[in-house]
Amino acid sequence: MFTIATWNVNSLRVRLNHVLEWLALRKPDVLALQETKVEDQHFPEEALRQAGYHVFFNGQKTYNGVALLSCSPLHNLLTALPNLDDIQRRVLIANIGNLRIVNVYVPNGASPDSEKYIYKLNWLNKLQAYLQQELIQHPRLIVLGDFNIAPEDKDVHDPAAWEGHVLVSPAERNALKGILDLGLKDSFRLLNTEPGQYSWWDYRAGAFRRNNGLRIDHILSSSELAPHCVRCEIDKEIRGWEKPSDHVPIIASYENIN
DNA sequence: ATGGTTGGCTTCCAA
Repeated sequence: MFTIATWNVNSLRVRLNHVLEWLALRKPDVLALQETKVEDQHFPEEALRQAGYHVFFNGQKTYNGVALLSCSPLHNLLTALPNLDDIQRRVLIANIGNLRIVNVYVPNGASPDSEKYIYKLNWLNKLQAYLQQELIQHPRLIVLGDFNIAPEDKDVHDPAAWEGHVLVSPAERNALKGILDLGLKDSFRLLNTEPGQYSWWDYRAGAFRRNNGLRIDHILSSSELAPHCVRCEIDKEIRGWEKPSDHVPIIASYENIN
């Protein structure tokens, strides 16, 4: 069994103990982190190595930042989409075993009338183009991370209140659909059909207590891998830990892929 | 209820 997870930690330095505790609890083979918000020279490499993980990271000051933790070595590393000139550190790509792993922190988009929204849609367009090429060479592909898009109304606690907002707008959903249409499957939805399953809750207004959340973090499995995905779970209880990230981990398990 | 909270190196911005 191979297990892989994604988690937007909203500052790795603040959340390091949560990450170490969670790794000890769930023992995933791979963990993809987003919003590490730490420059590479300050990355807590040693603590994660001692926990048994190879580390690969791509950070910047204050914003963004991604990392890959893996029990087995990482190879053929990339720290950006090759088709997008972007100073923001949002991507890590690696081979792990016979898999190709793409860790993404998709731009938030701020609001549909903003420059950041245009940047988000362009970013997603470039990601789709890259993945289309990547699937030719690497049919055993997993794309995971914070997509900042709720695919359907059932992934939103109050679709009427959210209509037209960033994270749920038709253009964003269409951009995600373009990526899914490459043959990448939403692993959570392969195995769970119920609404009300979220991966992010706003820190404000008691959102978690009211389960006012969105499902915006995803693990996409290529057509070749999807039939092997036997579990995909949202680790909701972590949101109840002391000083939690606003996102929780999603963990997927695959069998017979060696 | 256009509110509210968290993280960063800030005197506000991003989420």
